[in-house]
Amino acid sequence: MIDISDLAKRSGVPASTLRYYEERGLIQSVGRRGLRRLFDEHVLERLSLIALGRAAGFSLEEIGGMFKQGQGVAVDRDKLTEKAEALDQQIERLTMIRDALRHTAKCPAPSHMECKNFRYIVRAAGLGLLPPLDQPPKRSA
Amino acid sequence: MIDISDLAKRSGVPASTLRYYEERGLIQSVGRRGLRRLFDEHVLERLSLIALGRAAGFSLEEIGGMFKQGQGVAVDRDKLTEKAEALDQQIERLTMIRDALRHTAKCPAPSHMECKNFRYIVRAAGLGLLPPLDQPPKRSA
DNA sequence: CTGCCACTTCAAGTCAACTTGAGGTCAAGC
DNA sequence: GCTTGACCTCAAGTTGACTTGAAGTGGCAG
Repeated sequence: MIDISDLAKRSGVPASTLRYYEERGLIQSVGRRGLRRLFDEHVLERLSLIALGRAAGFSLEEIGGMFKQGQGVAVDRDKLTEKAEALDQQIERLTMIRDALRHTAKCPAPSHMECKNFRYIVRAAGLGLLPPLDQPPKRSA
Repeated sequence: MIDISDLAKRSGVPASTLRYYEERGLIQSVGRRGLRRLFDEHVLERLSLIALGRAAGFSLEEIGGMFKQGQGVAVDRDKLTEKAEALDQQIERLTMIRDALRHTAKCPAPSHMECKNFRYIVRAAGLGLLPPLDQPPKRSA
């Protein structure tokens, strides 16, 4: 039974964020002392998982969907695996983009558009131009 | 000399975004017919580079910083290389995070915090808990 | 018992990257 | 010459993840 400032200190997550996470249903307090929230130490683990998800670029909503119905620290393992696969794809994509950057940095073509390699990479990286930029970017670290 | 709607069609980037990019100094029109902007075809290449940068997770401001002072299509190659290296790190990080997700999905420990492996991975991935979450996330695809 | 102050709620602000809307302009087709 | 409608500008709205601020409350040290 720790209070919000302890939790903030121990987790590095600001109290305001902890309240916000509770409001969003990502963590829960186990009771109150007066009007002050009391948390179980398990939320520290939950916060690790949340940080993991955020770092992986998932939204709070998506992360919320990974926890089994409100209780405990259990996560939906299938969803986690799914997310890991999504990350595989993102990594692959970023790898192509990195290669495109490196190529762009060293390719001597006066106009990159004249470089087949550039056009190929850009296309392979799945950036539109001509196919429009779908894939609205989401946050990641 | 193409007008904004042609450019929008050819690039897949909405006209409103093109105006916004011009305002932000990421692209420029070469003149006006009446009050309508006229663009050079080179902006198509510039837009590819912008899309590339956005996909790599860089802000418009950062991307703006990659172009040599306003003119042409030239990019600052050093900055590009720098960004490629930043991407290398991000890829490495995401790889660890992906591994952490996969581990979390299959690790049978009742509480992940009791699993050394989990604690190690989370720590290695550079998510705070105890070291606080610095690295304010930025956008990427 | 009293007062402090960390906690509370709720509303509003912030930031990035756009989009939307209102109101205005003007090149071109008839 | 007039209408049309795509384009213009500028201000305001949107979304996600928070932060900040004002105003209120109540546990606990003295």
